[in-house]
Amino acid sequence: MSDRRAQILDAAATLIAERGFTSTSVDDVIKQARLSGKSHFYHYFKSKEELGYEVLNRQFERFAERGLAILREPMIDPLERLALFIDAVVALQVEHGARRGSPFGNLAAEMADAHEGFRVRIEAVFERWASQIRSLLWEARPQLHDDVDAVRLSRFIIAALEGAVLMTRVKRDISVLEGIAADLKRFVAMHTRDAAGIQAGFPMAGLGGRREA
Amino acid sequence: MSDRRAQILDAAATLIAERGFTSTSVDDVIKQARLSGKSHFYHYFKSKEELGYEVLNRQFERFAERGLAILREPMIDPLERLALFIDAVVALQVEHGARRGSPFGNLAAEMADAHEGFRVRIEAVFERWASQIRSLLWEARPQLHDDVDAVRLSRFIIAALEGAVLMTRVKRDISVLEGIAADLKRFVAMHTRDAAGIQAGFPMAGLGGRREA
DNA sequence: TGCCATTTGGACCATACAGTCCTATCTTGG
DNA sequence: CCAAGATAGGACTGTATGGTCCAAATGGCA
Repeated sequence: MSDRRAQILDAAATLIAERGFTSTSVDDVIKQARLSGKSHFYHYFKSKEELGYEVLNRQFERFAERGLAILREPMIDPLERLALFIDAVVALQVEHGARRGSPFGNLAAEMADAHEGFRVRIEAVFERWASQIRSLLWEARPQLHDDVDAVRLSRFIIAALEGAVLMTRVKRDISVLEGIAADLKRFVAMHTRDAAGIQAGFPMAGLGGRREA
Repeated sequence: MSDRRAQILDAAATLIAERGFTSTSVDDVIKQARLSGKSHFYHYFKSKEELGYEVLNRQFERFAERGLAILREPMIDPLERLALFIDAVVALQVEHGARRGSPFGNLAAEMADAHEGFRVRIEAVFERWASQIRSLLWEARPQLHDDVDAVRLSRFIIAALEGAVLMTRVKRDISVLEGIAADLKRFVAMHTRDAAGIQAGFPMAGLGGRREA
């Protein structure tokens, strides 16, 4: 990929993270990337939509390298890796002063109902993310209780993190995310064999719960 | 409040839920509400921004009546109420075929960084929501473990629900939300006294966790 | 040298948008 | 019945937007 292309993609990624896709104009991107004009931009991208798709791709690749990679570290215990990954999500938000939030969550909220092309691509992103967690959970299965549902647990983790990042952004307070991250770790720990006997006898105190795991 | 005003607010609420605030034009609202023209609209609202604020207010009032009210039902056990509330959130999404998502979460993702006026109002919404859950948790305190942090737990519940609703919208699959809702109930149950002995000895299996509750 | 991708610069278009202004009718309660 | 608010209809402004088209210059590489 040419330098220019990457430069445009980076500029667009920043702007979209800050303002959203709709509120980022092609002219804004041109300015941010210091291009000479529209023709220069359209030499590299056939439309704003295509730019959006590629930005999303790039964001996911970056996230796969910087975040998801932790989930695959071969020398670390899988559940430990999961904890480190959660810490990494927190660290990423700290980097931007609890602003911007998640590029995937933001785009999802903005485009999911309005633009099918984006919707399916964001769905794919979450699916690849979930799949990484599922693999890890599979690896950790000797430590996990038998009836752990990896599909559900992976979704829960992602949802909790996305929700936490959003609330953190609204409150502009990183400690919101930190608290939820800690609680999320406890929730995962709840699924480990050590606590198995406990779980088995869980009374669901007034929560009307049969266990549907 | 005049009928017309309410009618405009409802029309706008629908459109904003479907497309977001930025992508909803005043003309769209006028059309949806069957007004005669711009002057008619501006007779009731001084700007699009003001309309947005009032829509947010109205959405929260509706949510307070239809959802949050459950948290206050005096004749039902508090933790049972919490479970019913979570069910109500699921039911609300079912109603719209897993589309639209949360009006608060959507607006948050769209506006939090870009528009301080909206940010503080959304923050207030989440705060009022959290405060309702905190009250409930306070009521339930005889059933809860001593070191339950109501502030943190209430935030966790909201974050998990908001994240779940978002993922559900992206996947267009209500079962995502259903699974997370069930898991969330289990997480809450984890904080009850019945399971207290268990919790005390929680080993945090490989999750590097001291308990910071 | 000559080709091709890159870069520059700008004109141009159709559409959309928030918001203003003006005028002329209704409708209704005092 | 009359004033005041509600409704109707439209013209208009200034700005932004995604996208197209064209012409010319620059650069490296075969």
